[in-house]
Amino acid sequence: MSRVKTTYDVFSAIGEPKRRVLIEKLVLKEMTVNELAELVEWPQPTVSKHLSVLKQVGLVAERKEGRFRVYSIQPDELRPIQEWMHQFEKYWGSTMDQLDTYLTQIQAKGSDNEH
Amino acid sequence: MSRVKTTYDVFSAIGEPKRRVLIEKLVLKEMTVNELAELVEWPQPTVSKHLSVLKQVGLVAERKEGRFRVYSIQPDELRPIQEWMHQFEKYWGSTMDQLDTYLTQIQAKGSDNEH
DNA sequence: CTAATATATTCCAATATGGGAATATGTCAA
DNA sequence: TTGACATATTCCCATATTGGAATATATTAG
Repeated sequence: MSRVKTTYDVFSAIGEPKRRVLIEKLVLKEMTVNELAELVEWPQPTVSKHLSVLKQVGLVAERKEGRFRVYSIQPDELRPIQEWMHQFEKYWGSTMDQLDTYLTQIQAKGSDNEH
Repeated sequence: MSRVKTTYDVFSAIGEPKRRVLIEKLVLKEMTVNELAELVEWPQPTVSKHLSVLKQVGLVAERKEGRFRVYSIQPDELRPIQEWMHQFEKYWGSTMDQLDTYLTQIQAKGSDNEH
């Protein structure tokens, strides 16, 4: 057998660095294929091919808009990764990050979860 | 060119499902190659090869103990993934998970972070 | 030293990939 | 309809990977 397909998994799909770059861009704002291609400075077919993989695993959605195709991120599909990472949290003390989100959380929700 | 090497990255390394399984086992307890092989029921060379990749990206450490080699997880190396995931947190409301860790955190640390 | 055990390495074949270049497809505008 | 633009697809090649089988290496026990 050979390596697992890149479309096997969200994990496999983001194994490719370029695909992570595309995701990082799409998190900021949904974009057209050519907008992406110009932004990252890769040939358009390269972008299209990588987007195709991301689409297949559900990490991005495609919306037709005239002759354009607008790609947007589908954050829920990254949940499996977040959940997988969960098993390591016990090793990481309370970090700045966690403290940070905690603080913004209680700010947002009020202090009704104090007991 | 071809696909990026599996040892290029932590991301690439965990793109392979079997390597994630090994990691999941080693999180529970450090283990010998044969212990792992029996646990997951794969041939020993398969386990050794995958461990080799994980070792190269630093995700596991190897300790010689007599004629055994004990493998253990190196959680810090997974930080890049956690940090990469951070950019999506804005999409996920405060989940049960986050609330959970928050609660166990303050239980562990006392309530000295209340102001 | 020798046998036995634990683990790594090598060789092989099948396979999927990613880049580049060229081209096909689709859609709007005039 | 025709041309221009946006995007996808195909073809080809070089490459790395995975599993399996066999074998090599290392270390301990006797």
